[in-house]
Amino acid sequence: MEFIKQLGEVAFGTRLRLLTDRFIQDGAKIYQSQNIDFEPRWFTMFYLLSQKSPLNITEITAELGYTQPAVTQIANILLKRGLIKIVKDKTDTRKKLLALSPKGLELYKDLEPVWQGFEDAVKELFNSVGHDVMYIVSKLETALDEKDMYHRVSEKIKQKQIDNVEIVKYSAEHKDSFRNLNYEWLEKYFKVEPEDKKLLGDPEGEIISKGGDVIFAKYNEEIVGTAALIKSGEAEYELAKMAVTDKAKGKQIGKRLAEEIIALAGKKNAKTLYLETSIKLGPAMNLYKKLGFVQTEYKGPAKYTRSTIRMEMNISKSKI
Amino acid sequence: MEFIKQLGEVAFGTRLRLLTDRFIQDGAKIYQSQNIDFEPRWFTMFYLLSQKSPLNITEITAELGYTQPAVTQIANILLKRGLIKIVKDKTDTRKKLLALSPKGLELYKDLEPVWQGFEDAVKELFNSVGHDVMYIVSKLETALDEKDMYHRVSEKIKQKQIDNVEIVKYSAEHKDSFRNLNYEWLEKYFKVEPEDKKLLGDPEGEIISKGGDVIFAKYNEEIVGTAALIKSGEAEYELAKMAVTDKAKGKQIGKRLAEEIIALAGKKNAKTLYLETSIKLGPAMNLYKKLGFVQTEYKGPAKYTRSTIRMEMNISKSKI
DNA sequence: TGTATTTATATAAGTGCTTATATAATAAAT
DNA sequence: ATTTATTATATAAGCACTTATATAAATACA
Repeated sequence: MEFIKQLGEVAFGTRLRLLTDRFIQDGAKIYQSQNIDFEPRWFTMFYLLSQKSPLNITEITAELGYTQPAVTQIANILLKRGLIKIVKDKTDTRKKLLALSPKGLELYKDLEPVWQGFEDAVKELFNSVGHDVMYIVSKLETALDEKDMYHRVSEKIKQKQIDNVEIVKYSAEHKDSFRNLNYEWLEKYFKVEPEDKKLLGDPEGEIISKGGDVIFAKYNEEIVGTAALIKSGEAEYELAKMAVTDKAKGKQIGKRLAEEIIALAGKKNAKTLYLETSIKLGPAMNLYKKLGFVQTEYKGPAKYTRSTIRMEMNISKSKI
Repeated sequence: MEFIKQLGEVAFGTRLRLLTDRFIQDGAKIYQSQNIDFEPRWFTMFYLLSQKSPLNITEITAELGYTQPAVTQIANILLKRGLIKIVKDKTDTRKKLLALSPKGLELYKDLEPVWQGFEDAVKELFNSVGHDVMYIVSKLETALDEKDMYHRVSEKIKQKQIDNVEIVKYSAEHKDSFRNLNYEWLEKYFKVEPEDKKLLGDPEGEIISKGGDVIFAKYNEEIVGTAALIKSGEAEYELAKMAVTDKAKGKQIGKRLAEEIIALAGKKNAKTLYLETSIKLGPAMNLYKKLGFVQTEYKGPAKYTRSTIRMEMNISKSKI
């Protein structure tokens, strides 16, 4: 048990399970020592029926947080023991209305002081702990009702992944990644055109030496995305060749790359940054819009046959 | 679930179980969504072996709070999946030393960010609750280590039973109880002597009208004990005919009756109160000693053949 | 008014533990 | 050195749930 304690929050579920077992198991021993033929797992149902009856299986299921087969099973045990009885529902013959039997009511008298003792003991325990444990448990329940552990953990993992994405400058060793990442999506959605071949085959000669730049996104020591800034005029640049590999989707890598390209354009004193894209690439267009690009008319012929939309942003305005 | 919440402390075990389930079940969903072939219940063992290995089944059992068969079962699953491997122990061939396999170590890399995410999420959850839940859980564990629920509840139930014992004055309707309760123990340990027959047959004539008194202990509307104060001299009384039925043992009824008799003797301005008992009745003698009786010489012949000890107390001293 | 859908319960099979007990190796005792 | 006790693990059976599915009655719908 020492190891579990050391683990802290990661093993909270395990620890909670062990604590629960201590409560439930001791419950059985208490009934035994009081010579009462009763089991802890019958408690909720038996007590419910003592307070409110008759109730059918479905109603009991709703109140107790067990599944319906579990309720049916416990009900059958209590029936066999003669502690509850069936009251037939006149209007709906499917319903199995349950209530305490005379024998059950008799047992109830013996059970009450035990439950009272349990309640007193738990209260004393909480008192000695010095915190309102019941209240804390309800707060935990409410918090989990609002957002369950699955969503909480998923968010944390995703955030961590996003934080782990690193944007790196162009270096010769990543030249192939620039080509491959772009070929991947071009071949999937469109086709590789002569202009693509030229740029992707020689980024140093065709982009960087002409005043542009190429950047990469690195995740777990692997290049998973890329984008290029291409000089197209005096103070005009193009955001192009942005590609993120499928298996790294969902880490906001496209956004990070685009933001970095915008920043680079700013550093190069660009006035306008434009891009060509296709109406077919919905998510990409949404991203561009969010970043401040607006759709514009084509000034000349499109560079690629796939281009259907031209977008542009004013750099001097968006960057300080 | 609403009903369980209303119940408060009585249903704390149930509520804890439901909370535990939420943690464990969401755990499974998280591994699934991250495409990791791993189950929550493997966690503690797998993690333990990642930190400390090789370990044998017994060592793992000691650390995890599971039973040995459970550890064996989980180990077999992990072995079948190739996530752990057996390292033979040279000195003791019974021992099955376990350690992560290369495949396990590989998986560990994928698992770590998930666990980190879980830990972060739990910490955030506790933060939102505004209490150091981990600390409260350890305090609960420590408190239960010191005294488990079984003992806590047993004590509460016993105290409640003691509180429910009521001492009542003599009334004619309880005359038979006086006789029966005394016959019960006399016949069990000794035999009914002529003096017993006289007193038990006519308490009103033989005890009360002669300046003495008879009292009863009532539990759940039933007479379960009795005792008599018998006048034996000017300011001298005898505590006698104390009897508690077997099924009501352990509720400190003897003590309550004796205390009441001492108080009655005080009211009657007794100077000394004595009693005759037998060395065979150990628990009774301990009680008398605790109440302030001290062993004395017989002043005359013993009243009963069973009497082997005479005890006495000075009333004026012990009562104000 | 039949037919599809929904609701209420039952049943089957599986899971993840438990307790009880078996088996085999080692250590202790005579 | 042999018997006896202890320790380490395995196996069997059971328990208290679960999920998945079947069955039958009631309701909705067209």
